[in-house]
Formats: sequence, structure tokens, C-alpha cells
Amino acid sequence: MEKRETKARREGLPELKNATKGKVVLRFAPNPNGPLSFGHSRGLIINAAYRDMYDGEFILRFDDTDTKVKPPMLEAYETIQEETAWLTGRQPDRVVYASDRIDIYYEHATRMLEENFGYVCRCTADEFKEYRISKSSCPCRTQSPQDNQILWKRMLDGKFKPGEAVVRVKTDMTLKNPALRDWPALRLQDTAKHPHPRPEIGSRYMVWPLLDFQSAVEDHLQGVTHIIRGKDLMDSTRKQTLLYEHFGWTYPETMYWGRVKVHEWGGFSTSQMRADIEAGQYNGWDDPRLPTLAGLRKRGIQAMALRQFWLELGITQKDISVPLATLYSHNVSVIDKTAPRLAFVRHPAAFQLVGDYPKELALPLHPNDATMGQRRWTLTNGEIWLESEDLDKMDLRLKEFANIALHDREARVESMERNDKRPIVHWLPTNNSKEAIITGTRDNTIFHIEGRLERHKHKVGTIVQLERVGYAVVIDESTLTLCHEDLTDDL
RNA sequence: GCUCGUAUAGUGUAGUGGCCCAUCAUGAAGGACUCUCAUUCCUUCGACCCGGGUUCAAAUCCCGGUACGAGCACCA
Repeated sequence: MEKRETKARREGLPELKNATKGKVVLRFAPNPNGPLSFGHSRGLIINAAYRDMYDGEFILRFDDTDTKVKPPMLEAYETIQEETAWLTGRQPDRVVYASDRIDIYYEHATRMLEENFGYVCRCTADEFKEYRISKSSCPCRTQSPQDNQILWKRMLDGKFKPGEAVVRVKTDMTLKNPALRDWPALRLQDTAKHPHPRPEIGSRYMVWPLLDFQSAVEDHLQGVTHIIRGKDLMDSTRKQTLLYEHFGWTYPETMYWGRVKVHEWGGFSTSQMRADIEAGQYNGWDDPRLPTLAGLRKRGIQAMALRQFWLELGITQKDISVPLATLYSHNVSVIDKTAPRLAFVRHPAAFQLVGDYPKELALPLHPNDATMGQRRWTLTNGEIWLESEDLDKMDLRLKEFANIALHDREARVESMERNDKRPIVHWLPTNNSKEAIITGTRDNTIFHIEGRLERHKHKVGTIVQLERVGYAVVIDESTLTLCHEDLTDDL
């Protein structure tokens, strides 16, 4: 009996090591060089989920310490906070801007030099690479703390140009892993030419910490207890652990996840997307073809679906490649029960109803939930629209209405009862419909389908189900975007 | 090249020596229900990378191989 418990399928995320309820501090630290992407959502969701699980704290930290290679985007600070709240269901417990804390990082760099576990290195990157490969020390390594202080001051005073000096952490040049040998902690950036986009920072600093240093110091200062991140940062952990030993600190518990690729999307980087958007290849960060949170959200992907998706994948270190279908299935399960039904007739063909039939009818807004109410249609002039694709059979059942037989442009009403197995099709009366366009994406292109859409009063952003077509989000009264593009058939 | 990591059905995932001829989801196929090609429900399909070793017993531990990924940036 007890053994069965232990072997039962684990639900949800695994326990955190060394975690005490109420004392867990987690963080997610994106570079605000653009809005959040699908990939970012994993870090946000997993870390926030552990915060909830342990009643701990979750920090959103902007690692905005590069002004040239991956310069921050001013609007992204705001966007990311908004997207974080949307995705995790609440505000982060703390928000930290690395660029606000440069002086604090300087203090730690100073201490590092004073206590002789760091040094100012004036070798070029290429020169140092040689030392790293040959496991030998560079000449700067043996400078006295006093000399390092002087050189450090000169760095701060702008006496060096970018590339001419860097502060390194002394580790051990004979370490097995070449990545760990005397790694760089702070470097110079030409902030006159590449100012930080935050006006309060601008060109104020020339010396900037690198990720491994900034992140390590900040995690300690914020009391982070658990770091969960991509396994590409495994060597970062090792570098930072070495630094923690120097400072006499204890490194947080760490967990890693592997690389995730989505079948339908190739490789996207924030910098590349930014360039493509600026070049006009995409309509903006919320272009439905882009793997951004904004794009997914605009297509009607729900935060809850993203949460279930990532929680189901868990945090294995395996590199995986997932189909969007998995995300969509989670989304369907979130949206279906509240999505009002609506008719959209693609490639519409007009017919005239002939015979006896009621001039009014009522259809359910949702077949499984009568409390959502009804939609009422009127057939004043008897003109109706059918999908061209449905016309290969002459005997059809108009959904919720009547059996008909088609002759030329006439639709003869044969019976109101459903008394045979003829195919049921969706349809629209002219009175209750108007021309509309739905858009979707496929193979990185946007397509449009013209047709007739049932008149509706749904608010912008409402997720509806177009019967026999798919789920879509309302853009305006005559435009819709498909949520799950690959659910459309024959275009 | 050096270093690190991962390998369970098509795709993901559970499983840390016996309960496993292996879990759950997704997918595909079929069916039930349904006046939607939706939802719900049922059935079926399908996997422990390879080779050694340890052990009474291995998906689970060890060694070797192979494959894939990542780091070795004055990017994050």
C-alpha cells in the first residue's frame, strides 16, 4: 500500500532541495532587449510556480548590463512587467534593475581586488585566450593589490578604452574546464557612443559587470535560495560558485532545464526579431508569426494554457522539440467551455430558401451551456449563404434549422425535422451576417479567408468558436484571428 | 580540440534495484454521444540508444561506445 504511493505518478513539479516553506526566494532575470518570448515564459512560469508552492518570493530582475551587443529596449521594462503579471497571475514580489546597482557591484569588485582574488587584466581577448588554452598565467595575474587598485581607478576614470582592461576573477589557470579559468567579471563599454537607454543611466558608467559577476553578486544580495535556469548556464554556476568561495558565501541550489525547440518555429533570437521588425518583415512584436508572448496572446493563447504546458514538460535537462499542437490542446481545454459559438461561412455561395419555414430561429450560444443564452436569427428575405466546399451534396441539413435540397440557386425546404442522415452544415442568413475576414498564419506567412460572419456584439479580444472552422479571437466586428492556425483545413 | 550535460512510444513525460511484459498527456486510427470537423467519453497503436559488468533481481547502479546539446564571448 505504501509502496504504491511512492511509485504513483508524480503530479506537478518535483520538490525543491533544501527548501523551507516561506523561506524560498526565486528569480527570473531576462535582458529587457525586447519583450518576452515563448522561451522566457518557461522561466517565469516555473519559478513563479515554485514561489506559489513554497509560499516564497519571486524576483523579476532586469539584467540590463550590455549597452552594445544586446542593448536594452526602454519600453521592454514596462512590457515585461505587464507580461509577467499576466502570465504568473500576480505582480513579482520584487523588481530589481541591475543598471540601478552598478555602484554596489563596484564595491564588490573593489573588495575582490583588495582581497587579491581578482585582478585588472590588460591583455587583449586574443592574448588571454592563448593563456587560457595553454593553462598559463597572464602577466597581470601577479600584480599586487595596490597596483590593481590603481588600475581599477584608472578604469573607472575612463583612462582605458573598451578592450584595454578587464577585471578578472582569480580561479586557477589549470582548472580542467577551460571556461572557468580566470573568467572576466567587469569590462568597459563605450557608453558615450552606446549609452544605456534608461535616461537616468545613460552614459554615467563606462565600467559594467558581466552577467556571471552581476548575477552572482545580486543573487547573494537578494537572498536567492534557488536558481532554476537553462542548462546553458551550467558553467555559469561553476564560475559563480568559485566566486562565492572567494567571498565566503554559499551558492543557492540550482536546477536546469534543457533546450526547447518548437517544431513550427525555427531559431529566433530577440536581437534577430528586433532587426526583422525594424526591417518591416513583421508587423511588430505581436505579429502572430513571431514566438513572442505578445504574438501568442494576441492569437488567443491563454496564460493558463502556457502554465499547464510548461508545468507538464517539467524541468528535465533533456533537449526537446515540441509541436505547437501540445500547447493548442491545453488552450482548447481552457477556452472551449466559455467560447461562444459563431457561424462563419468561408467562400460563401448564396441560395434562396423556398417552401414553408419559420422566419425566426434561436440557436444556443454554447451547446453544453444553456445559461450562456441564445442567438436569434431572422429570415426576412430568405437569402442564405453556404460554404462552397459543402456543395458537393445536394441534400443538406442546415444546422439547427431545416433539411434542404439544392437546385440551381434555390434551397427547397424539405423538412424541419431531422429525419435522415444527410450532412449537417453551418450556414447564415443574409440578414444576420456581413462580410468578414479571418486571418491565420501558416509556414511563416499570414493568410486571409474571406467569408460571411454572423453578426455579433462580442467585445474585442473575445475568444469564439467558429463552428466547423476553429477557435478565433475577435479583432473587430468583421475581423477575426484564428487561435490555432493548424486546425484550419482546406484554405 | 578541451570541458560539461542528456539519452523511456511519433512528440513530451512518470519511474532512483524487485510492485514495470513500464505512467500520464499529446498524436494517429476507430467508436459512443452530439443538429459543429468542437467539447465529453471509450477502445486501439506505440518506448526503456548500443555493448559489457555488478546483483538472486537493472529502465533504474558501474564501465565503454554512439547520438544529440551546451560552454570555452571584454553577450545574456
